[in-house]
Amino acid sequence: MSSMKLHKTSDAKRPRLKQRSVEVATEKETAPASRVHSVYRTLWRAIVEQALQPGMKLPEDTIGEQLGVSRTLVREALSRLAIEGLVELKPNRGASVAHPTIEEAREVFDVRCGLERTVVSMLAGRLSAQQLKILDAHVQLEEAAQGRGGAESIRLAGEFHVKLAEMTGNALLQRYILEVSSRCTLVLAIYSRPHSSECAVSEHRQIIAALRVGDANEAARLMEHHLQAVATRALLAPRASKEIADLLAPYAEGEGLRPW
Amino acid sequence: MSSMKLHKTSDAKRPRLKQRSVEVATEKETAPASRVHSVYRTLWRAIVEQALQPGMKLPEDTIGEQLGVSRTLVREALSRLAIEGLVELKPNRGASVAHPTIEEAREVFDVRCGLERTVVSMLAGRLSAQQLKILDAHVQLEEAAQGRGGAESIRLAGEFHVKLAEMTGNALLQRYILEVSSRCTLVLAIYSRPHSSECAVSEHRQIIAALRVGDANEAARLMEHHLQAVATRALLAPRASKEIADLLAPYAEGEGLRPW
DNA sequence: GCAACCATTTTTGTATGCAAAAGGTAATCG
DNA sequence: CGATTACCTTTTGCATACAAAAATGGTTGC
Repeated sequence: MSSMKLHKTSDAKRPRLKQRSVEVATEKETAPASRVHSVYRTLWRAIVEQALQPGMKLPEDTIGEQLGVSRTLVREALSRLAIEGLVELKPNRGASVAHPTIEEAREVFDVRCGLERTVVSMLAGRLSAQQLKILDAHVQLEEAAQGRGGAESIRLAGEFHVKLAEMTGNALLQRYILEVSSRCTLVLAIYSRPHSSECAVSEHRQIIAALRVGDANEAARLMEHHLQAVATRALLAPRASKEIADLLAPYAEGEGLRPW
Repeated sequence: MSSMKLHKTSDAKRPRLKQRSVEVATEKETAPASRVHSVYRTLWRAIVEQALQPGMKLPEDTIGEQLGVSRTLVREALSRLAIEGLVELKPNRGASVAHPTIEEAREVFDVRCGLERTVVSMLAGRLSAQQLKILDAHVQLEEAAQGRGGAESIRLAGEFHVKLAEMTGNALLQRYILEVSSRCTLVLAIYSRPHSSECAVSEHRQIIAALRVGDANEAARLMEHHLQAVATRALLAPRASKEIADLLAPYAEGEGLRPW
């Protein structure tokens, strides 16, 4: 595991000017573009895209310096990420990127199953032609990404489910699906072996087909099967363990240290 | 609606001593008893138990003074409550107790249905004798509370579902159920007419019965039916509206003002 | 060489200070 | 008399300050 740590840029300590709500003209979004939210968003992406790997320490002031904000804001962002399960926050010992155990992973998958079931049963037979086109296009993207690195594939696969959730128009459902799917990303980053999510694309196609014809039961069945498959391929694959003990064992053996 | 506001206690301004982690001996819980968490918990209870009513303003420094902590901590607690949907947080305009619209209420109910379905399908046929006893006891409590105020009944009804979720052992599912059920409390506080949740007790009993004999499908069906019933009784009850317009209409009519 | 102890440095938890924004009130103009 | 503006107050958003806790590193004793 990466027990690495972010390191301070040593140019540090230029006195920070107090800016507030600079309201950049290019920002036309209605969304909350507060500074905390930017910090949150930045860290979120860095974690989900695996630039920050599970287990990495996340010191408040380092991040603050990096992003040009004070620890106050970083702290708030980190505490939100901790609620969402992407960051682990130990009292008096700071934050690090979450490193879910197999048991936690199982929990997330179980909840996800139920949520995704809700999504497809809301969507079956109610998707517009345009929405179906968007989904088809997305799957094509996934197909194209198959060749390239696993990270890209994992991200796109997750986004497929988020897109489905968005189409329900239910904000809470969106938030929950986003949460479980980003946590799944972490899980896959830790436990999945390379190429393990490749075959998922065809399953996505099948789900779209069932939604198109309005067969809610079939869609739910397919979705459940799909998630079970992903979970099995990734989690239960015996060789997939990246637990520190298992990784160290062969090295320890080579050096005459005890591998038990 | 209550456009009231918390008011400062005018004794204010005793200089705050800087205490940290006083570690009260009576606190044996393993849970995070940090000060932010205490503030969060306090506000959470006050909202769910309807001491703070939907729409009420929640100024940071007032709360801070009341609880003996700085605005920093209050702020963090409020932002967490906002994520959970119990507090509405408008940029530069502060926090107030959330006042869900009918549409939001519908969303929460829909998601809740799916989550509760997951709960019962995980639990069916797997409850120990002791767990069943706990549930029976709880329903008896609910029954006893029927006579007294609606607030007590609503709280107990919510706790029944939370208890079920706890029995799954799935921490994420617990969190989600707690979240949707506390939001539902808010919704019921706003929209339900008195006594609307009374008949729910027998439905709880039926659900327990189905779980006991291990009939997952029947339990899921009953749960769905139960939630639909609650939603209908509360939300769709035409006279139940407590929207400001509807409340004002009769008065306006009497004063010769336009009630449209 | 290894464990225990103390000094030093880093990092967290929390309060406070200050500027921007919102809200309120009084004065001004139509 | 109603709308507008100028001024003041309150409240938010954010940075910073400072003490407690943990991590680090070096020293001593064994």
